[in-house]
Amino acid sequence: MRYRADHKAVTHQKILKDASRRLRAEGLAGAAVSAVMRDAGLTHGGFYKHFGSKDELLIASLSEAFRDMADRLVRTAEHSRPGTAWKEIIKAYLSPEHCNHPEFGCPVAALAPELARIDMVTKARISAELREYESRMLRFMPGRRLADKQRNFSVIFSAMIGALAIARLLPDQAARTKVLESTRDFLLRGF
Amino acid sequence: MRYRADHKAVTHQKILKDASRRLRAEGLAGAAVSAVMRDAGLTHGGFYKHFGSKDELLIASLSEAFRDMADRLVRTAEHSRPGTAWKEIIKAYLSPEHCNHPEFGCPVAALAPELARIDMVTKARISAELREYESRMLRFMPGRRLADKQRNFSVIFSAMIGALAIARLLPDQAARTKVLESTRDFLLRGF
DNA sequence: TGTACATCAGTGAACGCGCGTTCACTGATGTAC
DNA sequence: TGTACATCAGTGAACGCGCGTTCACTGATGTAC
Repeated sequence: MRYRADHKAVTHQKILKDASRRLRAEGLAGAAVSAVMRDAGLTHGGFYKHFGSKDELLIASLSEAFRDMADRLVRTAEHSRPGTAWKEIIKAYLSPEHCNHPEFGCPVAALAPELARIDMVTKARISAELREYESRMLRFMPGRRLADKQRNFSVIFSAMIGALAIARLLPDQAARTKVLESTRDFLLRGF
Repeated sequence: MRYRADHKAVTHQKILKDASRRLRAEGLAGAAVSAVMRDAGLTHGGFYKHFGSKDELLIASLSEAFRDMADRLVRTAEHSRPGTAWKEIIKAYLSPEHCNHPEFGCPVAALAPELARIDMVTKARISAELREYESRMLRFMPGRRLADKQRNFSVIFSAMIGALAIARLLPDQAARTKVLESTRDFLLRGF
């Protein structure tokens, strides 16, 4: 069968979106080629018409995940009252919705230890994604000078990522909420 | 060959220790049966004389990792000057040594997202390990009432776990140290 | 306008590989007689 | 004290399975004549 001119690009994007969701929901092992292609309504063989290898998909879908999360947080920040952007980012990040839906959430909270074990070449690209993520958040961070904003980004995101990772380990919602709220309140009072 | 009476128990412990190190260094997939048995100087077939399944090893070696980390932190805390135990715990947890040696470190920082994806039955046992870990740390935490100590444990460990997870993503030591020190200083000033 | 051919996203069988697991076997030593 | 047998931690070949990857093939549509 022959397709419309943009058909391949549309399919490519669909594979990427599905992979970035699977990656965050089920980890590196969860984003298997056949699973991702099945999500996109295709069979595994066609995968190599879109990506050179599984590793290429990993990088591309991780990049997609970072962009997706940063977009959400930027949207949240831009809809907040002046001067409260960092507070709204903290509230959104530490919300039960984010905790319960890793597939749409922060790739660092969902994948950090697995990504830390990847080969050095790939890791360099990942830390570039992390810097891009940081640079999009910086203007919303508390602090006067750039160095202050950078330090506060580091502190705030460390605390949030850890709180989310721990909360997701807990079986019941009440315990999860307690962990999320403790860190939320601590951060909101801390700057 | 026949062995001394305690031979099997010694081998069992060796497998557990090796598995708990591999688990933390390379993640759930890294603690493969054949790799762990090779570490212990044995072949894979003998594994089932020691454990009923790979899952049983996972639980047992994770438990070993929690105990190992808690032991280290308790030792650090008990060697500190009165009233400074929580500060020494923070310094030890956010040290470059801990960052660069996940195989001897905190299983939560090394595995949290992977553990969060495990089936509910296993997860119940993991959150029991986490509660045990918390209970051993509580007496060193800042705060007067038990509820304060619990909240502060939650906040301090969330922040530390996140900082360590992010630091391990970064390729060079200078960037790692910066992240670790930012959260360390923030926490030391926060209580 | 009709016909032959080229295009190329997607198909599905097949591959080698490492995994967890099983199982018949080994062989040094303890035990029964 | 000497001999036959039982024990059992550890061995290594074999299994089925899912993975990433390859490749000959499909078939609807665009293009050349």
